[in-house]
Amino acid sequence: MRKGMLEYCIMLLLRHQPCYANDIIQRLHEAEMIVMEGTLYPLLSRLKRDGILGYEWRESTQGPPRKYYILTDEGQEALAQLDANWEEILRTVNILKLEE
Amino acid sequence: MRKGMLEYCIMLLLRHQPCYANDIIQRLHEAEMIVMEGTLYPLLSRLKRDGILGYEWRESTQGPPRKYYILTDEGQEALAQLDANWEEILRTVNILKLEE
DNA sequence: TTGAATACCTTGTATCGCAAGGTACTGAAA
DNA sequence: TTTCAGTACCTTGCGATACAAGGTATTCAA
Repeated sequence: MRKGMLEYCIMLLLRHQPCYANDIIQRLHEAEMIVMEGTLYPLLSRLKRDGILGYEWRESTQGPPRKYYILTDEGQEALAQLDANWEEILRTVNILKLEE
Repeated sequence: MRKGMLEYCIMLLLRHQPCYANDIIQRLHEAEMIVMEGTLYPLLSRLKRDGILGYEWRESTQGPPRKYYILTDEGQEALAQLDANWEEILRTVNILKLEE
C-alpha cells in the first residue's frame, strides 16, 4: 500500500534541507516508514534525472564523500501537485470510511 | 501515488454491501477515484482467489447476469490490517509535513 | 598493506495499474 | 429470424515501482 508514497515522502523530506541517502533512510525510519537502499538509490537517480532533485558532494569526517540531495524549484512545483493528489486520496478514503 | 490504494478502497467499499464491477467503478468515481476495467477485473479475481472476497451471480433486468462481490470474514480481518497500515501512512505524512 | 566501515550503484524479480482487445449474453430492430 | 447495439466479464502485453542480493569505491586505523 505504501507503493508510490515513497516519492512523495522523500520530496517532503528534501524540501527544506539537503540530505544524503543514509540521512533519508534514518529520518523516514523515525517517521515510521522503512525504505531499503536498493529502493532509494534508483529513486534518487530518477528524480535527479527528471530535474526534481539536485545534489552536491560534501566531504565526510569519516568515510567517502556524500551526495547531498535537495529539492529544486521544479521539484517544488511537482511537490505542490503531489500535495493536491494526496489531498484527493485523503478525501476518497474518508468518503469510503464514512459510508455505511 | 494511488498505487496500492485501490485494493484498500475496494475492500472498504465492499465491507457492507455487495457490488458488481460497474457499481464499484461508479461509486469510486463518486469518491473521486478513477479505476479502469482492465485494472478492476484482475484485482477482483485475485482478491477472490486469496479468500478476501466472495461473490454470487445475480440476474439483471437488462443484459447478462452480474457477479456481486462482497468482503468475506477473512477479508474483514485483512481490512483491519490495512486500516492500521493506512493510519501509519497518515502518521508518516503528517510528521513529514510538519517538519521544517 | 590489509581489513572494516561507509557510501554509492546495478541487476534480477514480483507486483500493480493501464491500454487494448476479446468473449458472451440479452433484447430490440430490420 | 437474423442482425446489431448494449452490457458484462475476462485476458494479454507493457511500463513503473519496490525489494533482495550483490558489486564497486573511498577512507582510516590496526
